[in-house]
Amino acid sequence: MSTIKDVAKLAGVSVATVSRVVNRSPRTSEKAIKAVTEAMEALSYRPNANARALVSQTTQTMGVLVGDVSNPFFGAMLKSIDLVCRDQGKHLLIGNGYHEADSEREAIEILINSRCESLVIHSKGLSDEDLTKFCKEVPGLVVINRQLDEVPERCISLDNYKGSYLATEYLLNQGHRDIAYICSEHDIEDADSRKQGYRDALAAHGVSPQEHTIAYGYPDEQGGEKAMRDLLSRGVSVTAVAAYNDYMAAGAMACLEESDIAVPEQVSVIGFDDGLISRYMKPRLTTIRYPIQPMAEQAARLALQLAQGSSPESSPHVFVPTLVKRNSVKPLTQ
Amino acid sequence: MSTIKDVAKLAGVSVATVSRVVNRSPRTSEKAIKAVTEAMEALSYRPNANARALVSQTTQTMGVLVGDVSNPFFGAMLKSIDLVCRDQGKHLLIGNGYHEADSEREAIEILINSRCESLVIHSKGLSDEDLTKFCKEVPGLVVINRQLDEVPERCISLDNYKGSYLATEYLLNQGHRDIAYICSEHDIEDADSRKQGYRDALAAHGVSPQEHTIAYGYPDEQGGEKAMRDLLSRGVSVTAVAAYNDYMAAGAMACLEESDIAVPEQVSVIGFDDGLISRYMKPRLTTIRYPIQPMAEQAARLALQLAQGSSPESSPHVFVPTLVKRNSVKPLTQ
DNA sequence: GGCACAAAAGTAAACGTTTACACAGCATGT
DNA sequence: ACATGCTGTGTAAACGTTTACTTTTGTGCC
Repeated sequence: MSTIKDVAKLAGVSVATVSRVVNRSPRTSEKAIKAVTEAMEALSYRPNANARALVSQTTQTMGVLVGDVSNPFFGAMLKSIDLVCRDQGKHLLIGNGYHEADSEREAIEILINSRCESLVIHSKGLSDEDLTKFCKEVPGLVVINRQLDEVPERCISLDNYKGSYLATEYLLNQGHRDIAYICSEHDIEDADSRKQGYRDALAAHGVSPQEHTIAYGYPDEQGGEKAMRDLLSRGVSVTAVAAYNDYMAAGAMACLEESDIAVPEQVSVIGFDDGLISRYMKPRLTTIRYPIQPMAEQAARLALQLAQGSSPESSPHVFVPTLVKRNSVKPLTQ
Repeated sequence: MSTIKDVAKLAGVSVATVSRVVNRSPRTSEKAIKAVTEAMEALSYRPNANARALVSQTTQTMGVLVGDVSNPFFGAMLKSIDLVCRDQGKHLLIGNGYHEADSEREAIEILINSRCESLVIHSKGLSDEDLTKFCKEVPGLVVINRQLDEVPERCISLDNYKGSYLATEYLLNQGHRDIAYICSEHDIEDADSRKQGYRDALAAHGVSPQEHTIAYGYPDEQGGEKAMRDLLSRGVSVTAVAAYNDYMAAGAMACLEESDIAVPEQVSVIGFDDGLISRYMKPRLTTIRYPIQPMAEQAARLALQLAQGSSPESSPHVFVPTLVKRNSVKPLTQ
């Protein structure tokens, strides 16, 4: 692969001139531009981004850590981020953490070593302490989907508690009283908050939450199916189910269908996230909208501002979820 | 951000020694290791990947161009690639092309400039000529989802023709004769091949394909809905529909549902891709499986082998699609 | 023609690493 | 006492750019 020196030699000029032509410096003659352009073409010269980054001390790159690119939730997040980056002439280095502490740490370190000046981090595995340390180390780092008490101005998060409260309250307002909750078995903050939102909404409406109406599973379709089966086999009688996320809701619905229990006629189901699949399920899933796109956009902007040292415009850091009414919940009639 | 020199000074050794400790060279004393490790810790030193890449002439990075990260199809592709990369200690630089020639070219150039030694490219916008040129320029570049006549050994692709032939043949075998086709309006090879597969299957079964049973739309749900509406308004009587992809099939089903036409009782529908949503639709979508995961895995391996100059193991470059029977197709009875 | 000044081009240092080579210290064998 | 070999460390060049500074070239004016 040819270098700037090769181009300079072929064009009969110095490397400085080549550099100036490449970077469209105004101090260059037509003649030089022509000679250099032709030489670059002939050698198919590609300026080495690493060398450039080294000397100019900037990479124009945003690093992003996601859980798993194959999950459409992260796909939507990445797209929002990419849109603001492309608008600002930045590009993206992406790491997968697979929700596992060591992978996440390693991925973040790669992003830092690559000198991404801005970072958007979605971590479920690392501790608050670790994340806070990273925040303090790199100024352009923003955490999405987590709330760190020490550095709230670096976090973009969702009020999970409220979302779950909303979901449960909606079921209550539809007349339901026997409401089960399908929870993620992961020991992370958002799972806790969502469960607590469910409990508190119940309590606020005079229904005392009971432990045996809560079932656990891995936060995917299989996990939802398993949790629903658990619930059914415990013999708890239930007219509605709230789930940790849409996938678990889909699993629960599959399980109910297998057991010849009609949704929503016999049992109502409500999800969480409003992900891609919620629109394609039948009945279409009533759920809680997780506004990941505006959140990701905001996180990206914030990271960019922090990275360039400009004081970030004040804007919401905690987003509020909203109810999306579709067809999987029915009022309780009797 | 501190450099290797800072660490060397604090540890009271030379930069060479620091480098050797960082890279776990065997020629280092316990004493040096300890001093350097402590200094690194104290300064929270991060080796600059750009400087490293520059001198060592390798970045350990694979570049990937996808159409749009938010599409689960590309999510699945990226995940497969990431899995083989992480296994080989490489990481990923990702570009979005949004199916647009200029964006694709720009994204590929960024990947090359960043000195990714291996590349997996999914392009719909660029011409065969452009792609072939890129292939010749960088040895570790592999094109997925396209067939380039000049460099077939660099392409991993699917037999689209066969897939569509298979789909249509299945409908024919179920007794259908009036079969419409919903086609992508994009002027790209795979759309053509799929349409031709449909036509040829029809012809092979003595049904002469007619232009007015083919409708066009953007390859998403709205496009499918529009195409189906076109078909209906043309008054063509049809008992089955084959679609360019699952999203268009979903759109078609939505349109049929609105028109009180039962799927699959009155009209059968078959998709293409076997994407995430096909499993969640009701009736669950009969479709053609696009084995993107093994394809992406293979592409990544091939790119890695080509990049390191080892002769690539011979393995399939053209994958064959298969039929996935679910519930959206019914035999024609009468 | 000579001069001042502007424009264009060149020279070389710097960015943060790796690594070939050189060298010091030390144990070993004669 | 001295050559030998081994271990650990240091020195300095190299990677491919950008850019401050310097030098050359060109232009207009008296």
